[in-house]
Amino acid sequence: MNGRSTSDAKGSSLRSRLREATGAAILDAAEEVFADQGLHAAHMNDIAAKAGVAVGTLYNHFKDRDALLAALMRERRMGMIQAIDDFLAQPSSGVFRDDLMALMSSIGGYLDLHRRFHHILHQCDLGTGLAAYPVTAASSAEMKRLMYERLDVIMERGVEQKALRPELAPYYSSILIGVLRSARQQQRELDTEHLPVEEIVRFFMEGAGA
Amino acid sequence: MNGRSTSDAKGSSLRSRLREATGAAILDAAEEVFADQGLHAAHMNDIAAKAGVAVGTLYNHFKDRDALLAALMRERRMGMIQAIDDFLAQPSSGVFRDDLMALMSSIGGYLDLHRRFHHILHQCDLGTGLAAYPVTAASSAEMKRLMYERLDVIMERGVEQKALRPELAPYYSSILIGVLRSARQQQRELDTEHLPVEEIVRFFMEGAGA
Amino acid sequence: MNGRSTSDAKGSSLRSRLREATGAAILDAAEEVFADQGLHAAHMNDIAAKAGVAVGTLYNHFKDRDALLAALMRERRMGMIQAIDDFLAQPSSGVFRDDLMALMSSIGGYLDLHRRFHHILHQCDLGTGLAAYPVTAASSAEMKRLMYERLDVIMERGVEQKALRPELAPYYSSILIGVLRSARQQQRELDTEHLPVEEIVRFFMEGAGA
Amino acid sequence: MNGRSTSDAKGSSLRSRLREATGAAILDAAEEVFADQGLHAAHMNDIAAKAGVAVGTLYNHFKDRDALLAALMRERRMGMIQAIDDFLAQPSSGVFRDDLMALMSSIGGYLDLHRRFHHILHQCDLGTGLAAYPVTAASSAEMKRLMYERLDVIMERGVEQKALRPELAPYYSSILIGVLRSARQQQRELDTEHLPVEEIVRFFMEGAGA
DNA sequence: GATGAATGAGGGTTCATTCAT
DNA sequence: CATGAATGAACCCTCATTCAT
Repeated sequence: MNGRSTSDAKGSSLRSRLREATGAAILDAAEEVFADQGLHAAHMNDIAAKAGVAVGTLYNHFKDRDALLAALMRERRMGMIQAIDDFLAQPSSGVFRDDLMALMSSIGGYLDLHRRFHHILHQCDLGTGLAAYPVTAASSAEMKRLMYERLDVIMERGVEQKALRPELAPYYSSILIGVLRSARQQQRELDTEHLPVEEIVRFFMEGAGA
Repeated sequence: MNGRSTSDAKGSSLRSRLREATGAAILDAAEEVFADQGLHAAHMNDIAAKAGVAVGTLYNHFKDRDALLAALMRERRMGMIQAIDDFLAQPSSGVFRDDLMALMSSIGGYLDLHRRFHHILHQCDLGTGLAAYPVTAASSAEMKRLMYERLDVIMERGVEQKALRPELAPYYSSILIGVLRSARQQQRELDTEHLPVEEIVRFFMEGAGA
Repeated sequence: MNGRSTSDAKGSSLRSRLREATGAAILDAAEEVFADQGLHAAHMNDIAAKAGVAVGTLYNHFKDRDALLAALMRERRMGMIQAIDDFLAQPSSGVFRDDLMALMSSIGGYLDLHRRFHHILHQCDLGTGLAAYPVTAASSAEMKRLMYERLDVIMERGVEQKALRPELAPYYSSILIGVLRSARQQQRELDTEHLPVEEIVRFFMEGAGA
Repeated sequence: MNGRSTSDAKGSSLRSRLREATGAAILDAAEEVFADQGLHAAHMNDIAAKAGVAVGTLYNHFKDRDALLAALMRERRMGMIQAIDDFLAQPSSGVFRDDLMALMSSIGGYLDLHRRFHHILHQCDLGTGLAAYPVTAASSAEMKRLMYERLDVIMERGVEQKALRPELAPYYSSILIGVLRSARQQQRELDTEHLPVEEIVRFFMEGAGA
């Protein structure tokens, strides 16, 4: 029995590590169930079962279903934003197109790691029907704002470098994401192994015209 | 059941017209409620109330909620497909870009008339979460196939005319829709009055590059 | 309109009569279950079962458990207040003690008809623990006020008539109810058939002293 | 659990004092929470938090929620009975009314010290709803019996001394408590500083009549 | 003993669907 | 056929209780 700090820190750290592990397991399970069953049909019981815990445990970690979903989306979106920030932290190649290529690979890599999340993301982006999940809706809007802020910076840079035409400037971020999403979805349906990122960037820069 | 129901042309046609009118009113109400409340939060009671009928009446016209949604989506998607077919029925201008412009206006016009439907469309396209609505899911997939068939024909024509590069050919339909969707969504958020269709077509053909 | 025309009126009135009957059955069942199981342990399932309806039906008639309880208490308290009002509507005998006797018989009669309600009443009067039932709490306070208003009028009349000493005037209503309650409770425990109302009034007027 | 340990004096006594202190802290916390939140809405977590211990500790001291509540009520009721016993141990003044006055002050004093307890007491006295708490119910009934035994002795003494009329003899204890309760409740609502005990005793002996 | 995260039975509530009128 | 009250399975959430540390 020496100082409290030792025994506290030790015990507490063990407990808190266990706690964190449980929390992460819940988020993983939630991601899977939300993606597989859909935003609405994902049931707390299923999430608990998949996480290997009891229902009550979900509520020890998250206030309610809404908070769990919001936490999940926040966690995953933060990862995506981090991917963009990592990209931004790197020195620009000076060539906008190469930068864009790097960005797309970065984002694409993150999405590949979290395909399920990507599924949910669209449903949340839709907004409609999120009225029932106010926390998720608010958090979702905030996260989206943070992401578009960053993308807009990149696009503005492209315009300044005269690499991008200015006409559709306010739409570029949104369109880029839309193209990426469509291409990924189409790829899934075509069952193609590899997403032709290079071609997509080329499309974004040069269009489909011959 | 009784003598009246035997098929004499006039009565039956009156009846069937009334029936159709009620059915259409229900579909309209459903469109509104599904769009406003979201795929899941749209309740049969609300739809009935908005349609000005009793809940039971919904079930006289549609087997269940799923069938109602499927019918709604089919009806509206058919309209969209019809818009494409109308476009296809017209003689080509010979210039792919002009044709594309006409197509986009045509689709855009339909979507403008059915903005609510457009909202629901995205949720259904997501597919995820439709597990709970098997009929809608099946119908949705079928309709989507029909639409992409047509778009693919158009895109192939572009490739044949050497107006489009062939590399991303299988993605063009999907990307075009994605770009259109993103632009419309962004427009809604920017509160811009007018969607710059011309610029979007230019983007599709020439890309964003300067 | 006398009696004959009416398939509409009859149908509609039949429905609404059925509805009312169901509502009353629910209130009766609720009274029984709330009284037998206690304010908290009364479960919606039990109430539905006792009323011979499905749970959902409870919610067709009352927004939630709180609203059901509040409606029950309001209904029954109103009956009690009505009993007092009926008493007040009668001409005074001129002798306060006789009036009091009549009042006690009146209230006692109502309570005899609704013994179960009397049980619940105490729990609601307690107030404590009603935090969970805001509607009931508010309604309860209001009803109580209405009842004490009337009793206070009667007691003031007694003071004016110099039939009652003024010292404890603000307490009389409350004490009268308290004495009645205690006596009834004690009677229940002693398993005495008859509550000696006359003796109780005598006690109230002359005290226990020899 | 509450049995006395026969083990070595020193450690055991220290331990047992700590144990008792914790137990008392828990009871105090329980009293507060039960009174503030109500019999049902008082949660073990809240009690633990207020007592400054973990939930598990509650269960080291009391078998379950019911036992905790029963112990609390027993402890406090015992104090009240003790107050009556103290009164009984004193020599009678010979004048019943003065004795009653002393008794009321004694009980009133105890209740003033434990106002929260008084709140809970009413809920428990109600009996109804205690079906869920069998131990508390049993203990409550027993305690009540003990208290009424004593009060009945006092009242009988009054009858024997011909200070009280015999007619309502079996009701006196109950009525006395009822009057006290009502008066205290009314006082709380009137926000009066001081409860007119003297007037209440006068009411009990002489009634309200002029 | 003390701790507090995990447990899971149980309760309130919802809402698509039915069916007697 | 239209009606709308009744139905009840299914869901979210609570919280007393347990038990590994």
